[in-house]
Amino acid sequence: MDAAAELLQSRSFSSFSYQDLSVRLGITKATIHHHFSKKEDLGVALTERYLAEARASLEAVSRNYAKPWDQFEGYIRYMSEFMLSGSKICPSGALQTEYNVIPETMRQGTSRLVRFIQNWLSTVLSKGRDQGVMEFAGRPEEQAQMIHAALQGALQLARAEGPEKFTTVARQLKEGMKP
Amino acid sequence: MDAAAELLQSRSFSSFSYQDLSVRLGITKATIHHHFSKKEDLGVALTERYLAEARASLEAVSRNYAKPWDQFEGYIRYMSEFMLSGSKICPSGALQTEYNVIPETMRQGTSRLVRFIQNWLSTVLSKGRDQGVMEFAGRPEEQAQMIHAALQGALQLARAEGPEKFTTVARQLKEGMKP
DNA sequence: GTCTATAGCGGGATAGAC
DNA sequence: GTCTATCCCGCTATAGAC
Repeated sequence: MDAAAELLQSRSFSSFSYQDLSVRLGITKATIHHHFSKKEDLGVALTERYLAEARASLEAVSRNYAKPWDQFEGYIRYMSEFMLSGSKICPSGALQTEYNVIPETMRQGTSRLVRFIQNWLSTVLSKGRDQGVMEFAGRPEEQAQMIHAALQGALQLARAEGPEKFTTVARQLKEGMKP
Repeated sequence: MDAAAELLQSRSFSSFSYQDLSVRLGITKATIHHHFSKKEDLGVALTERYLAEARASLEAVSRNYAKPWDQFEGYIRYMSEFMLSGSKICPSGALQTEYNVIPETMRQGTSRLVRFIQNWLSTVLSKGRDQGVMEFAGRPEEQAQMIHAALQGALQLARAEGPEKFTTVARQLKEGMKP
């Protein structure tokens, strides 16, 4: 699963094969089919794993930091870690880009992932605005959508144009919300 | 080229084949190979076409509208048209996501495209701020990067979650720059 | 759980006739 | 410029032994 997640985010779901995995893991394709008989099964397992990881990472942020700004920084760190561990992009971006070529079951997993992240982020923003430390127009859910779209795009941009582009986008978002 | 551009943006470069094209066009694979002997050649031609289109669209916006805000709206329209004509995503996003699996020549075309769009946008933002009608932190180039990343991500989000998500992101970006 | 072997398909690409 | 025919490869997936 580690290897598959890495390949999905650095290449794409349809661009990695059981053969790629078998080489990395030193086992045969048939063995992988024994665990995930169809590639779709592996894909669905990956979306569930991505959701569990996001939940774990972001709920840890909620627990360890009380201030909305620190939690927001935690979210940015969650996203930037994809980039720092090998110019990967975020799972939601990778899967949405392939939306028209993945099976329906994976689409549903993708939606759940995106909705979880945006929900989590929107509660952070809501709290930040209530406390008067963040400023933005519209509803928190809407701002959360914008921010996640921006960082998802920034990870892709960073892959082509260098990691500092991600940092720039993150900074612009933060500066834009300072009261 | 029309058919290929459509497939690249609705599926992805590696997910469409000469066979897909041959069916749509009613010609054989061999005929396509006569015009683009390697798929890479077709890919490079597509990146050049995307750049030419972006240039044409955005320079028309510059000519037809004088106010920075109207030009900014023109850019949003340029992006939204991808979505409205069949839930496509923007070429720069599609190509950056596949960055690790496309040939070097296509990577260069991708970079040129992204840089052109961000340059154009950054002159609009610069003028808007000079005239006191737009407000944002940082340099115009940096804000342009953030905005393009956001709309690129929004097109992908829209494909999975519905076109109104794009509209929401665009509105948040606009509201966030009102003085 | 892991292997060898193989089926069956679709991919990119080429040769050569018209 | 377009075709038929074909090559070779890598892909997903399965059968069956160990």
